[in-house]
Amino acid sequence: MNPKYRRLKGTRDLLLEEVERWHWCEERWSEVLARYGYGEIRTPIIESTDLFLRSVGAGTDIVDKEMYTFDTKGGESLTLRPEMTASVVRAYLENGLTRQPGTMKFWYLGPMFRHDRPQAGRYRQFHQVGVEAIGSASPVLDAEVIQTAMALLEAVDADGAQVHVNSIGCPECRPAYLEDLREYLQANLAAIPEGMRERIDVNPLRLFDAKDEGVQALLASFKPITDALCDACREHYSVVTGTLQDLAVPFVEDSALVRGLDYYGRTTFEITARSGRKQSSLAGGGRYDRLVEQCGGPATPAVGFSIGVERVLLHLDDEPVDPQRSRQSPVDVYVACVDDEAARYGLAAADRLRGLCRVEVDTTGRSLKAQAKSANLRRARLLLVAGAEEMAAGTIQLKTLDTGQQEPVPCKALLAQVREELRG
RNA sequence: GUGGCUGUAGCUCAGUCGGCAGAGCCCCUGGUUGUGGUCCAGGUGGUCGUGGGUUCGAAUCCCAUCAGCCACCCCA
Repeated sequence: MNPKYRRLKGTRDLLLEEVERWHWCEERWSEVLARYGYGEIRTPIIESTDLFLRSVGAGTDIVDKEMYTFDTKGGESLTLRPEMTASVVRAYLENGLTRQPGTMKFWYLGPMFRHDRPQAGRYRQFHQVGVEAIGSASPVLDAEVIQTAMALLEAVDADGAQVHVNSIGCPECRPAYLEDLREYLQANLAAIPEGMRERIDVNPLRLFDAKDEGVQALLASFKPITDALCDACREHYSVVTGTLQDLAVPFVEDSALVRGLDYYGRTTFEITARSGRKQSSLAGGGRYDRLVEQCGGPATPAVGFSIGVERVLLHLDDEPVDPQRSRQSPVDVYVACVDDEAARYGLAAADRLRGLCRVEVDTTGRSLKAQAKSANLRRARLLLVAGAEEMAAGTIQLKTLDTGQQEPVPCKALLAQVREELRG
């Protein structure tokens, strides 16, 4: 087929069995998040473009080339959210939560949009489950947040995940380090591919992300940022790692770990899948103590992360599914009807059962052979058959599909009979 | 934005040297008056991604284009 309309590049249709898989994950995640003290938040998927420009930051790939941005008729610039933190901070302020006591802990799950080139585990509309904990500067919270991320992965059996942590300092200590780093890079310009040289001025830390071997080697022989932290940041970082040890959360320190977003400071972390190549980055997060203030609120420390749902699903061992059955939703009782009049009768019978179980009434008027075949495909345990004889007698045929036994049942006794059959 | 691979039936895929468009599964009908899963027989279903070119003749060769997948960049 050559359909007239196709889905947009980088988007997906999830049907039946795959949606079931998502539900399975979502149920586990909401349970875990509640246990860690988080409440759910849902915000619009469109926001003012300015929100992302100022929070995520110009000079990041997200803002520079990946946002779905459009103008309204009124000339306002809107953007489909590329990430969630900015929206949560916006909602936190807009809903007047700054004077709530304690730490506000939100979790979310929803679609994000980035205009990337799609590939395995990467889509233009993708989904993130994540948290934002607003109101505490404690490094102990950083550790708890990292543990929460790991708990979410474990809840859906995503084994073998590896935590990487780092500290990228604060406005007190980072500028000096960046200056030293720039100087070093300028002195070794030859080792840096042309396309990456821009980053030296804009954000030299991002060169740590480069996979280019020359650049890697160059940076490996430069002092790690963790050696350049101020006393406060050093102490913060040390409590984060110490608390992770208390919690028996395994981690590796990775001074090359830099998040691509502007608002992070101090703790940054990433969780990668150890198995396979593919898209190994499952989750990313960190502390953002200045963002709330930057968005017009009072100075309020915060920390959070997000997990890529499609990434996680990609790394789960998914059992192969029957391609035919995965296109038919399961049902307990299938009602075959010889014609429309019988369907009307069958629907009345189904009505008695729907408080008990899943019932499908076949209204297609196909042969009973075809209808019974569908019952099998839908994994029904019971088949009801309605036709002229049954209507005249006030009964309906009830067939148990795994034994093949069949008998007419008075409609009044149907519910009790079906309940009995399904129990067995 | 850059590169590689792939586009044939609803699905998974064959298609030789350029010579009538194929298989399996699914679906439909019959074998079984109104009954599934197994079996048998028959049947429906195709702009061969799209557009051009070469040729007596193109699914096959050439060019362009679109789409999908994968990788890079970057990220989740």
